[in-house]
Amino acid sequence: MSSRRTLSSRQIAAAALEIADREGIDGLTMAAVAERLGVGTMTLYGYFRSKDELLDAVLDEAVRGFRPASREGTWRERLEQLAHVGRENLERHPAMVAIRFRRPVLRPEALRFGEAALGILLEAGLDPREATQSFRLFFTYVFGFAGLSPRRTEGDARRHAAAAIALLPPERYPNLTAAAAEAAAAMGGDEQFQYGLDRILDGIEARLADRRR
Amino acid sequence: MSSRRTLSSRQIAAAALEIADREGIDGLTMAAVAERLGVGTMTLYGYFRSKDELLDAVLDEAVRGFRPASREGTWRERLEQLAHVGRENLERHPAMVAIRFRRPVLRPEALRFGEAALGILLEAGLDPREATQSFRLFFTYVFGFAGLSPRRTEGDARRHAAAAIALLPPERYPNLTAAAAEAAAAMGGDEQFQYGLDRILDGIEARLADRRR
DNA sequence: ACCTGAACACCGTTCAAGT
DNA sequence: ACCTGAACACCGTTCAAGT
Repeated sequence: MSSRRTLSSRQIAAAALEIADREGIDGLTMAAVAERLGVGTMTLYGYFRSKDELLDAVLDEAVRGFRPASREGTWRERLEQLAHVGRENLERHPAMVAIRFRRPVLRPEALRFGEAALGILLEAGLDPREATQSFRLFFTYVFGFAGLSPRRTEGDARRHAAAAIALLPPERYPNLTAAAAEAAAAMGGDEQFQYGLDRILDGIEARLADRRR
Repeated sequence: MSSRRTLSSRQIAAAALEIADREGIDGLTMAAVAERLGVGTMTLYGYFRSKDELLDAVLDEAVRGFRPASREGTWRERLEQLAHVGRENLERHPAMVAIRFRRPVLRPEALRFGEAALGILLEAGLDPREATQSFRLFFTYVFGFAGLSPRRTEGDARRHAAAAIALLPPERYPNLTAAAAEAAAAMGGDEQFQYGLDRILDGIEARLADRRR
């Protein structure tokens, strides 16, 4: 938990995060972390009761490096900026996404993102109920996009997708085969992220206008 | 591939799907599938070259049971219905979601969902580029929601979340602590799904109105 | 007090041996 | 031709033994 000799929990978590980000969540094994630190595998169990506890520390470590969003501008500008900052953070630490899809994350530091988004939506004029619901939509989009888009390392994911779509029988898949290039392009990237974000923000804005009436 | 004696690829895939849906993706092991079928583990390798190939067959098997969406109504009614049908299908086969978040799915049968959504958006009046972009937003929401909501079996996920939020220091988390109950409620469920879907459909509708002008 | 090898119960998969 | 046990290289983790 606290003062041991050669290592610290933080050091171990940082090493584990680096491995997970680089090799993927499946590459994050206790043996790999130990080897990277030059200690025996079992040494790690002096700092964490289990791998699951280490994963919690990995999340904390990832969140620690998160850039905060600015606090200037309209609710829409701020929420848009928070989305981009959130996505950048997740791209720098893809391990976070993989862990989140395995179980909910309730660590205090990781909840700062939710706290910020919720604050913006409340200030925009939504009641607590709708603000949390809109936050959840926002969160689902940012994390869902990160989890469902090809990773940056998989540069040929689009080519694979385009090829698979091109092989479909056009009579059963007229729309997909006709728009194969567009469909492959829309698998990820800045422009696609922005397009979906714009539609969501438009939808929330329409809701705010509705409520004001 | 084809005619063997006691088993068939379909049978194995069906057994694997059942295990994955019931025990989660981590419970889907070659040994577990073989045991369920009453054969030796290595027998499965006569039908599938690897576990990954079996997972593809599991996806096909899951999609086979999908209910199709109706083809009546406005683009908005049809897209809304497709979202609900998609979500119901994913809830019946949570294994699909887990597999999809590990790798893109390009199996023909699984692409019927995309083909249908794309067709609706094109008929609504979006050009191919925006139709694929809007489809991607739609897809991200439906799959993201399924992947990020607590599974139906985890009935106490909300209580856990509410408890964790209640423990946050209110001075640093004023919004979350004040709306703890709402935030926990918004983690999943029909109403939350509908709320986010409504905002997205509103956003697409606003875009269509914009383009018409 | 801190570290760690041996051992165990699991994984997916190769390979050779069964029928 | 089809099936499968033994074996291998991995997992996380317990436990007892090292310093």
